[in-house]
Amino acid sequence: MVFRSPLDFFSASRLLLPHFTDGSPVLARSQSPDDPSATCPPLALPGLCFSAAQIASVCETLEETGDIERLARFLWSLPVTADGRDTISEHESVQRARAVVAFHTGSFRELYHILETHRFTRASHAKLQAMWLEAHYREAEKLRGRPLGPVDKYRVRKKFPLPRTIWDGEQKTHCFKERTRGLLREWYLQDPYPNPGKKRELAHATGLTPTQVGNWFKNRRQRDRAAAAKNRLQHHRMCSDRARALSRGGCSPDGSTERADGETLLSVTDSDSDLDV
DNA sequence: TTCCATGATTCAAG
DNA sequence: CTTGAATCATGGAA
Repeated sequence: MVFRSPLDFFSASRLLLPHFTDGSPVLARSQSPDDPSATCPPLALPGLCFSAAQIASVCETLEETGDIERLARFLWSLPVTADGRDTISEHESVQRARAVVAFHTGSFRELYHILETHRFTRASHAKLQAMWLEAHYREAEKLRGRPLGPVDKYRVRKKFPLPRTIWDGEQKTHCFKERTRGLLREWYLQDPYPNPGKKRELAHATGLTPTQVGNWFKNRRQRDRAAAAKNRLQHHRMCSDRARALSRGGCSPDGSTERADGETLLSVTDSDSDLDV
């Protein structure tokens, strides 16, 4: 029997699942010459034979389509060995599928165990990391009885660091190097809206990506505006206080106040006030 | 614990 | 695509 797609295979296996109860491999055969797992013990189904690679393919497809119900039923139908160390279970796609199902059914203990005891390739890391974190968030949320804020989540992440099986250990840097920041500030004072060419040039000079440079300028502008707005507010309050004290008049009747505030827009905020140009 | 500085992300507008 | 605004993430200081 030839399957046009993993789903065809799955449909067929689904039909036959009721007859499949003992889970002991009976047939051994793989019809695909380029199948790397051709020598692996296949899944036994009456009249059918599936290689571990085919089973993995079904897992991947069902996972992609998001049909977790069917994925769960399919996994349930697979033969189980005492230690779970058979060639089918060893397949990354199968373990990932088990993790996905455990996550969706809220079986977080099982999810953690799967993630901690199998080494996953980099391609799976993002998704598995997200599940690991989300599961811990939900548990913490349930425990506290209220939604978690960013800081709560941060603490959860600290308490339950990602297992190395789903994380390559690479850290994200929190701050750019001082030399880099100095260059960015310098250029920012010249031009807070660099064109793409300038951004690339600056990226090259700092060793950052153009996106990081863009982010930095965007944040810088946003924070300068916020600081300017805050200053304006403070100034306003100061003026009205003084006005009250003098029980007459306002500040800068000539209108120079607004101009002065406008000037602060391009000045660099507190933390950046160091003159390292 | 809380606050703060700072890089990243999301989202809507243009 | 870029932008501003809001928000999240994160490490360190208070």
